[in-house]
This record gives sequence, structure tokens and C-alpha cells, in this order.
Amino acid sequence: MKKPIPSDPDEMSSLRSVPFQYLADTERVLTDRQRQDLIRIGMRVRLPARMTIYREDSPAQWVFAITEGAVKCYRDLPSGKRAVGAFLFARDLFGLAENGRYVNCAQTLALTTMYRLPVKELAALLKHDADMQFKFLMKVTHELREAQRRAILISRRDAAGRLAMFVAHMSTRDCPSVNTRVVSLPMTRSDIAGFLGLSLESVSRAAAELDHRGLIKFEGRHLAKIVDAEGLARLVAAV
Amino acid sequence: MKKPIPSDPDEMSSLRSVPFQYLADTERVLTDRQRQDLIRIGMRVRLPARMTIYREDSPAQWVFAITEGAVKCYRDLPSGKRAVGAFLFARDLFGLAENGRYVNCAQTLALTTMYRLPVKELAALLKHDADMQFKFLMKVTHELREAQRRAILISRRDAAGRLAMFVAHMSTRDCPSVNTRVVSLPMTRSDIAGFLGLSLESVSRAAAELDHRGLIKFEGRHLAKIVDAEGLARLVAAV
DNA sequence: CGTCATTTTGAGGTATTTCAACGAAGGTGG
DNA sequence: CCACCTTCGTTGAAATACCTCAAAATGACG
Repeated sequence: MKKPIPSDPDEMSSLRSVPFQYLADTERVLTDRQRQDLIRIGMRVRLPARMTIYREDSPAQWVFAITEGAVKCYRDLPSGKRAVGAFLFARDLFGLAENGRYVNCAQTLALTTMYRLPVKELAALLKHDADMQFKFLMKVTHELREAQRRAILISRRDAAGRLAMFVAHMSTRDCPSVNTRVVSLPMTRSDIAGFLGLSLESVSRAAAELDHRGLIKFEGRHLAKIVDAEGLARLVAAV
Repeated sequence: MKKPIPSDPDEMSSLRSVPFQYLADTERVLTDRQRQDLIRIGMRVRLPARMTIYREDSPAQWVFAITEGAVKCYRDLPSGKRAVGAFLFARDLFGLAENGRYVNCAQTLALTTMYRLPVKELAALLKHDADMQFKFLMKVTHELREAQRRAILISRRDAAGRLAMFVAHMSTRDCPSVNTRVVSLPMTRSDIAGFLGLSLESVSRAAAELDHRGLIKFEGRHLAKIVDAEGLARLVAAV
């Protein structure tokens, strides 16, 4: 038995894009019960650095939730370049798929602990627990915002500005209120280049420039110290 | 009363990124009932071309679902450049917000009809209808994949290649199986430039090059005809 | 301590950006 | 219906920034 519909039914039969507002912690943080449910269907996995978690086009059976460590998602392009789609850390989810197959490769950057969640069972769980699903939805939405931010980052022409935005973003990753002065960069320069859409050499030169300008001091390969936070913020804002 | 948790509860208390597989139509298309529910809380709005729907940082009260027409989401950067985050069409959702405020501006490209859905009521509806929410989740996930694809597009160095990918993508937007030979481009060259991270002049030159190479014939400002589909595909694949 | 991968540094080539001016299109008002 | 005006688009030439190729230096790892 169908009620009259105030307008063409087909108009809203399918949806494409996405939007949403950011919510309070009560709407973001999982409850103990929800955590238990996830842990029940999942399996804890611990992998050393530089291990491939899955490859592009392979059957996507699992979704992964990082509890500790770092992961990169990348794709090897026909030209031989390697495009890094994202760096993932603790509390991040990954395993983006399409038509049942992963859309990119995932590899650990360091010793990483993660939960491996079977897609089927996770989907069933989410359909059953609308509250938890809403939290997932909020997370995806957040991720979408991040992707848009990155697109703006990439639109910059200057390599130094891109690297500055990258380091600034990494420094506020865990705790937006506290701008960490010391930023750990577990990925290689090559990975950063792939993420920023630059050549390895350009990243190296950009790092030298930021160092020379007294904004960021790079110590070793995996550590950056923000020297002039204000100057860095100025450069970052000069999009 | 809490059950024992097999591992550190805090590890999964919050999630960040997102993943998912693509599902069958039964999991994507809204039911009549769900359409009714959306129409009930929403309001039909019809706007002429070049109208601002909302501005950056303004309170995000609504989410919009396009039924017909075209919309662009953009941000004006401090440098004076305009970064276009996305083009939206029929069956797309938009109104991405953060902390209760829109993260970019939205403007109609042509005469557009849309449904205006109050965020609060939509959230309540989704929490109540896990099935519909799952469809929303799939859409956001799809949008996230699109954002990653765009990031790869932008990573290309050559303007002609970027424009080729853009046109090719627009041609498969509605129906992936049928590569439309005639592609409508309701946005301006400036908008395309903002979307591709190029200057307006580069887009113009790239269009001339694709035309000269016999791949795409641009007729007027808002129409592109794919002449050599195979050659275009070759250029698109040469990422 | 030696080997190998990663990173840095240098020089030249090539692409896009910028600046500037012209031409075309669309919308408005008479 | 036409003319005007504003916006958008095209084309040209010079400058800038990144990319590529190549080689040396640094650091990681066994």
C-alpha cells in the first residue's frame, strides 16, 4: 500500500555525493558495547614495517582499523610514478574497495597493529546498529573533507608551500588544539613526493628551503621540528 | 554490567578514515518508502543559474539533493584563486559541513531543482532507518573514491592530459557503460581551471590541443564531442 | 664495517604561469 | 530587434618553477 508522493519518485531514488555536520563526542566515540562487537568479528593483526597488506584489484574481504603504527595507500601508475592516496595512523580505517576489489595497495610504514574486520560481517553489524553506523558515516564524511583539503593543497604551485602544508597538517593530526612542535614523519621522501604530486628531488629541495628560511628544521629523515610556527602558518595560509 | 573486552578498549573508541565495497542496486537505490520519508522532511527548491546556495562558514542547516541541474562547490583562496572542489549533478548530494558550518560555497551553474533537507531531521531519520543510512554510507564512500581519483588526476603534469581525464570522466558520469560521445559542460573554462588546478589560459590551450590532435572537438563553450574515443582513452590512461 | 637504498645537490630542458591585448558570447535596456 | 556592455575566452611572448638526468653524500642495515 503506497501513499501519494508529493513529487516524482524517481528523482530521489538514488544518491551520489555526501555532506554532514560535525558532531559532539557522544556522536563520534564508540561505546564499550560497540567496541566489543567490532572486536568480536575482527581479528588482531600485527605486521612489521614495509609489509604489503593488500594489493590493488585483489578481492576486498576485509576492512582494517589501525590501533598503532602507520600505513600508506598507494597506486602504481602506468607512467611508473607512484601516487600515494593517503597516510593512515592510529584510529584510522582503511580498505577502500569498489565492486568487491581494493582500489589501491596498502603497505605498513612501521610496525603496525590493526584490526581486520570482515566486510560482510561489518556491513551486517552496521545495518543492525544504526547508532554505530552513524559514527562510521561521520568518519567517512570527515575523510571526504580531508580529501578536499588535500585537493586544495595540491592545487598550489610552489613545492615549499605544499610541503609546509603537509608538515603543518601532520603536526595537528592527533590533537587539533595542540600544534606539536616536533612532527614525526614515518614515510620516506619518496612517499611524501607521491602524496604531494611532486618529484622526489623537489621535496628534498623544498625541505632545504623551509630549513633555510628558518621555518622547519628537518632532523634525520623522519623528524621535523617547527621552528617558526607563525611564519609557517603564514606560508600555509598563502594558498 | 560490562563484559570482558579481549583487548584495549580505547584502541577502537574512535575511527577516522573509511572503506567499503560497492554493492548491488538493491543496496543502493532508495525504496519508495524511503523517498517519501526524505520528501516529507525536505522542501523542493528551484533556483536560476548563477545563484549562491550557501556561503563558506555560514551555519549549515541543510543538506541538498539535486533532482535536476548542476551545482559547483568552491572556495576562494587568499591568493585570489578560486578552487573548485566539485561539480554536482542530478542525484548528487551536497552541503558538506564541519562544526555546523559549511566548508565551501555552493552555486548553481544552470537552472537547478533540489531538495533541501534539514540536517537535524535527516540525521534523526538516518539513525532510525539503518537501511537508508547504509545507502548514504555507500554514497559517501563512492564520493571518497571519486576524490581520490581526482587527486590522481591532479597529480598529472600535462594540462591536456588533465582536461582529457576531466572530459572523459564527465562523459561517463551518468552511465558508466555508455561512453557518451557528446559531453555537456555546463561550467565555464574558469571553473574547469579551478577544478583541475590550472590557469584559465592553460585550459584554453589544452582544449585547443585536444581539438588539434583530433581527440575532442569543442563546440561552443559548453559542449565537447569525443572524436577519437580510443585515442582519448589512450591519453587518459597515460597517467 | 661494508653494502645498498635513500637523499641531496647540480645543470639543463620543458611545461605552465603570468601579463597583456584581442575577440567572442551572452545579457540588458532602449 | 538592435546596440551596448560586461563577462568569458583565445592567443602571443616572456618568466618562473618544476621535472629529468646524473653523480655524490648520507644514512640504514646486516
